[in-house]
Amino acid sequence: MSGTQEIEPLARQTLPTALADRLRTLVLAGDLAPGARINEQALADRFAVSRTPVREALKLLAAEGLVSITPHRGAAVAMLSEEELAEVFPVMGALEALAGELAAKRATDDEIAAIEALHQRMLAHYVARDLTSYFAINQQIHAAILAAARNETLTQHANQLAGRVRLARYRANMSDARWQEAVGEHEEMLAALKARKPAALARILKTHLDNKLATVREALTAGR
Amino acid sequence: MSGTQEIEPLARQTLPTALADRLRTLVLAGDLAPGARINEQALADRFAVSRTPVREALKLLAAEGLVSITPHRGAAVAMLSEEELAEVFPVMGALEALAGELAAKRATDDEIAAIEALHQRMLAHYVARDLTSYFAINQQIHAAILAAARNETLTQHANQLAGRVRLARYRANMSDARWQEAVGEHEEMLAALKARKPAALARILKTHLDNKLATVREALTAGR
DNA sequence: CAACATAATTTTGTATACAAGATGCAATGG
DNA sequence: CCATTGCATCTTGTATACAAAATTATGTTG
Repeated sequence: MSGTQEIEPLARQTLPTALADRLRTLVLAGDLAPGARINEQALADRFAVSRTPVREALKLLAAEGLVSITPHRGAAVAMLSEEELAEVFPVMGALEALAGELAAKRATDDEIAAIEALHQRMLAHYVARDLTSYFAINQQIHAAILAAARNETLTQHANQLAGRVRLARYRANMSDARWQEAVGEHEEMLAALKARKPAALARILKTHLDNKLATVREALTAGR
Repeated sequence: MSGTQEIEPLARQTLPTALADRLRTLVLAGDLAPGARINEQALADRFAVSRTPVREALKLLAAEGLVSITPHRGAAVAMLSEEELAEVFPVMGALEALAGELAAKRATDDEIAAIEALHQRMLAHYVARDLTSYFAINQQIHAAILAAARNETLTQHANQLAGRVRLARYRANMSDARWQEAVGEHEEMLAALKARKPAALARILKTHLDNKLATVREALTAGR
């Protein structure tokens, strides 16, 4: 044995998951509009495979909540109504609060340092008013907190919800006041994390998510 | 229009979901032992269908976490390691806490009355030391709280996790002391619900789940 | 006899074919 | 001209056939 101690069978890429990845990208990039029907044969032709793996890929995305499948009527890109958004955010809040609580207990000093570095980069994007880059780092921070919580189940469920709301959040432009508030909340988060205060971090994250919902709702009602 | 105001297309049963239901029952009843491999063709023969719907059913159960699918190696009844259990319970705790918080705010008086009725029946089973019936009502109470929270997303995620741990909980016989403690927690829950104290109910539910994990862990370490 | 390499068999993955339900169009009648 | 009904077409659901990978069995060699 030449020093290999791998246990995981390296999770080879199978066709359906590869297809699901591609489709996810298409949906999140907006190439497939919410509500748009998805034709299995068309997809199969596009990727030069048969309908079988396409169907499996669609099922995967359905499990993630990115598409909705109606029997005998096929798949369509899921679109979250305001009511559904109002459902999803509190659940994300509960999960991220738990993530924060666990991360504050379990994160290594290196992980905290890495999150702080991300935080600083995000601040720079805030100052530059670069919303896209800001969002990108923002997500990385939330992902880093989840990773530091060391709970795979938690990560999976949180990511699933994040996937569902990502679309809605893309378009929801924040007001400047709200943006400032969000940055303030992130400052508090970092402080609580560095001080390793689980309860505080949990509370801040929950509030943060509540405010995010309010922001998205404002944007929705404004944009109609 | 003769007074019909149905919107939902009545969600017809399709073959894969029907199969998944059957399989779920088999797994939870213990007819399929954890870790046991599942042969697609054998299942197809057993239910007199082709492998195609069987495969879809297995994917559904995999999404629920009841079976695990390894590429090119097929499906097996999932078995939760102690580490995985230790992951799942805190997540359930966070979700049930949220459910309690929302239920305390939103439950109708009728719903609370119904939960109280369930609670009384559960007490009777406790007095009679009828663990199976106790468990059954217990689950109904948790389901009723989730229903009263009026958050479909929350219910889905909570149910998914509940499915994963159900197997483990079946065999985990409680100590008498722990059983008494659990009943006490349920008394507190009911009180908080009737008094409509969201924060209190959330806290109790979280503690309740933490204790459940401890119970299951004890049972696991004892049983080896 | 043990360990490895190799071949046979089984099992899963993908493609294709066929069946059943849903959608859309056109013809018919009011 | 509009509504309704029946038919044609398209789409999804299921079955079967074939390909690729994994498992098991077998034989060979040290």
